[in-house]
Amino acid sequence: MLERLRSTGRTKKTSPRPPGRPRSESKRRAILTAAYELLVKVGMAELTIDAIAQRSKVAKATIYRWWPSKGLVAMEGFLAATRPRINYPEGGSAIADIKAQFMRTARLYGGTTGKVMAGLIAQGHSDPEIETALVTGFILPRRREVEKTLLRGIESGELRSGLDIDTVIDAIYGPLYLRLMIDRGAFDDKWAARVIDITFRGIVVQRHDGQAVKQKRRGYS
Amino acid sequence: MLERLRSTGRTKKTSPRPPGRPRSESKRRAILTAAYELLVKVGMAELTIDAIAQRSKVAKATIYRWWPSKGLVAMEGFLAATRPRINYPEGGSAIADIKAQFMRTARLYGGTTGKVMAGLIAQGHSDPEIETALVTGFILPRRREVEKTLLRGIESGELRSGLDIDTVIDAIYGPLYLRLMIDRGAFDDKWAARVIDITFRGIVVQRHDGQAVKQKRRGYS
Amino acid sequence: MLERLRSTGRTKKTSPRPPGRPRSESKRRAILTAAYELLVKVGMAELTIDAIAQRSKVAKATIYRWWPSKGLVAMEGFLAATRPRINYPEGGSAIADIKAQFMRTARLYGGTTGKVMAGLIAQGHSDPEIETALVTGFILPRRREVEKTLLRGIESGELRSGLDIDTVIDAIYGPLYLRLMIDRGAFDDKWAARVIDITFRGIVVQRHDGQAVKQKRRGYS
Amino acid sequence: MLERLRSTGRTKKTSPRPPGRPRSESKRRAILTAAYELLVKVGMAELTIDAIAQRSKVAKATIYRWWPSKGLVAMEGFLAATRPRINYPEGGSAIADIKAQFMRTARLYGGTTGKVMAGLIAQGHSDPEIETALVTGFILPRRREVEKTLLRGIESGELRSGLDIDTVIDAIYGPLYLRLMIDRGAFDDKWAARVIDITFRGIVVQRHDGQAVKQKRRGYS
DNA sequence: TAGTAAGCGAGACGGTACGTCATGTCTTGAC
DNA sequence: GTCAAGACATGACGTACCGTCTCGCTTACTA
Repeated sequence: MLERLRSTGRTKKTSPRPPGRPRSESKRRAILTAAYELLVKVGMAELTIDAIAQRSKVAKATIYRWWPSKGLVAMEGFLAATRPRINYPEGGSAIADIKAQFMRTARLYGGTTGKVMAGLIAQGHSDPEIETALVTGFILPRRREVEKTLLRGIESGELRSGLDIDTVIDAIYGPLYLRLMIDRGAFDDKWAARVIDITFRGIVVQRHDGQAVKQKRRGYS
Repeated sequence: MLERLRSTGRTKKTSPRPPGRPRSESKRRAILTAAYELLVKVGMAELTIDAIAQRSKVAKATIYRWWPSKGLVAMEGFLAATRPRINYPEGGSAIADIKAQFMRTARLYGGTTGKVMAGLIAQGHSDPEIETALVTGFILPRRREVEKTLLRGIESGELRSGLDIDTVIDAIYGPLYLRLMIDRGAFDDKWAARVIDITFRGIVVQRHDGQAVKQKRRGYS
Repeated sequence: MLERLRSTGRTKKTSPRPPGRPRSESKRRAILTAAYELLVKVGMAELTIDAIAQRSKVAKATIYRWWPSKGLVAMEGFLAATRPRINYPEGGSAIADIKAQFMRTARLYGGTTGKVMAGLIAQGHSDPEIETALVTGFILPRRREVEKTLLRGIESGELRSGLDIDTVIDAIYGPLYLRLMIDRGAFDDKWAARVIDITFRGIVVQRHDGQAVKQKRRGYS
Repeated sequence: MLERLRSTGRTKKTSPRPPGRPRSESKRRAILTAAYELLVKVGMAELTIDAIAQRSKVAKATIYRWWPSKGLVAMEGFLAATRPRINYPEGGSAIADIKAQFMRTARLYGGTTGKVMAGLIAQGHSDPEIETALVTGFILPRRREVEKTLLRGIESGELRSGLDIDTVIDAIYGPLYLRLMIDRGAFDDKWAARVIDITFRGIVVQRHDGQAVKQKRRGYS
């Protein structure tokens, strides 16, 4: 979707490139850089196309020629600036890796990236294209990474079988988004450790046979 | 904060009301109602003060006299329209109650209220006052309810001792906010049941002695 | 017209005073004083009822109860402050008196009074009531004075007979209003003297028989 | 000043026009026409930028881009609509020409143009820019015309020598402005004839030696 | 090496909402 | 019945940003 904009549009083996002056790569980068810098500086809500144009020394029309809305410029600027940093190293234990991934993410979201992302999520709520871009460009790739680790954990017997992977990811990372969007005390490592502990072990006291301790009623099914 | 506006402002036992024409209660309600209706109809992002004024047949200046920003009008309209519906019935088992609370909330957030709330949270990101209002007026009161139930569960031995209540709440409700803000498939009862199951029992296979099964490394501490 | 507003409104010989709290004379004066002070300070165009109310420590409604528009308050404030100063002393020669009257008026209009009056005239253009009030309350009384002197001049033979008094007054004082309204160099005594000289003697060279010198055509009739 | 806006701004013989989309001449005219029509219809005091924008089908911002205040739009609209009609034909006798000019002006001011102009003068009192524009764009050019005729009259011996031209113009046209601004009976040809007669011949009875008839005192110097 | 088609800077433009301001009316309780 | 206090409807203000447009200049491949 974003790629479409940069595609050369060649079909089959026709002319290797379209006629006319080619798009200026330097302008493209200048725009994205300016967008990201402004995003960090003033936040998504205060971001304006005019400001991006001014800062990148580019005509407003040039921006509109390539991006349909300010949200998507910002999005792409964010992705361009952030993508390089993504890489989940794999250790041996799945459980340890899951925790490590979570802790790393929590730390990441605690900084500038988190603030910017919260802004993008917020904006995404009123602009489906941003949401889509954010999900496909940022959220999903990371979920795929986590997914791999989770599957490994299940195969190795570390994790309970029969878990729905998507739900597990929601369960692990949900608390992070709660804190990210509703700022109730910045999340720190201690908080993150407590959260992941709960997701790992649950909050219910387990009997030796693996059943939860019950009270009065039949349980919580 | 919001209450200040409606306070009678009397100091000591002097005159029971301030001089001048009293604020019109009917206008106040008309504004809040209009704000909420528009919130439901067009969403926070498309909401305008002009539209609220027009729909409530009130002068724009009257709105600005009482609320500093459109977000706070919307906020108060939302709270006024939503508050009546809040009540968490208590059953016997804490675990069952926690689950019931969660399921109810999930269902609530799946509907109109959820959409509106997502909009408010989004707006709150660019307007701290909205965030504060939302947290103090909506989020915190509900957390208090949940807290009570959780404490009961700990006392009764149903829940693990040594849990940080705030973190537990984050762990339980976080996934809800994740799905609310990043719309990846509407959440239904099945999803909610799976989530709460994870929060209750964790994802890690427990040994009979209550320790997690370990692989290779020392664990996930 | 203005008097109507201040009349006690009693008809016949009924109760010597109307029921209810009598109008506060001090408020009336406070309002007029404040109006005039503000008139001098900020000018007619910047004058606001709110400011008058604030300065005179009176409720806005009180002003509206007694005056129909801000222009008329200002008008009356102006008249109240200015009227005392009007008095045209009479000397012996009508011609000398006319000139003296003109010079005095020119000097008066050159100061604060002139500025304020220009503002009132300007405002009067969009509010007929102000114009009426200004004419009947200020302009006409002075014209009456001048009229008397002019008539004396005609009777004494100093002035040409057959003059239309009103037109003469226009001729004498017109230049003053031109300079007052279209500020092209403040008018000073020298200018005023030159003007009155022209009005007295005309600009056309007179033949000994009193006829104008003619060129080519039949004249200027 | 007004011209600046329409200037091509070219320096030396470089590029004949500045970069960017050129200003739309049709919009400019539409605005000025609308402004003038509204000026005639509702008067200066009731004129609003909103109305001009609506009538000319132009965005409000476009008006503000080119004119700093509603007064100056109106001014320029007035000048644009009026200028074509200005032309003072010259006859033979200076005296006859002066009278003809005066009569024509009186007739002009008695109609729509007069009403509009009175409004502009009134507005000019609270907005120096309007006054300046009016004076330089309308008043002064006409004074120049009259000046020429007056000088001719002096040279030909029809008019007294030693007259200050500016003052003479004030003396001739002053009465017109008096009646224009303080509406005391519309001025008609008869009134105008009487006024110009006074300005020509004066009001004082002239002795055969050219001295005024004196009474009692030494005169009116 | 010249043509040509698209990229691009500059900035005008229509539109919509903003938040403010002054007007004149009203509603209340105190005097 | 007057008055202070102040809420209220109305409607224009001038600003800001959006997204579109119209120019003329620039660029770089292609014939």
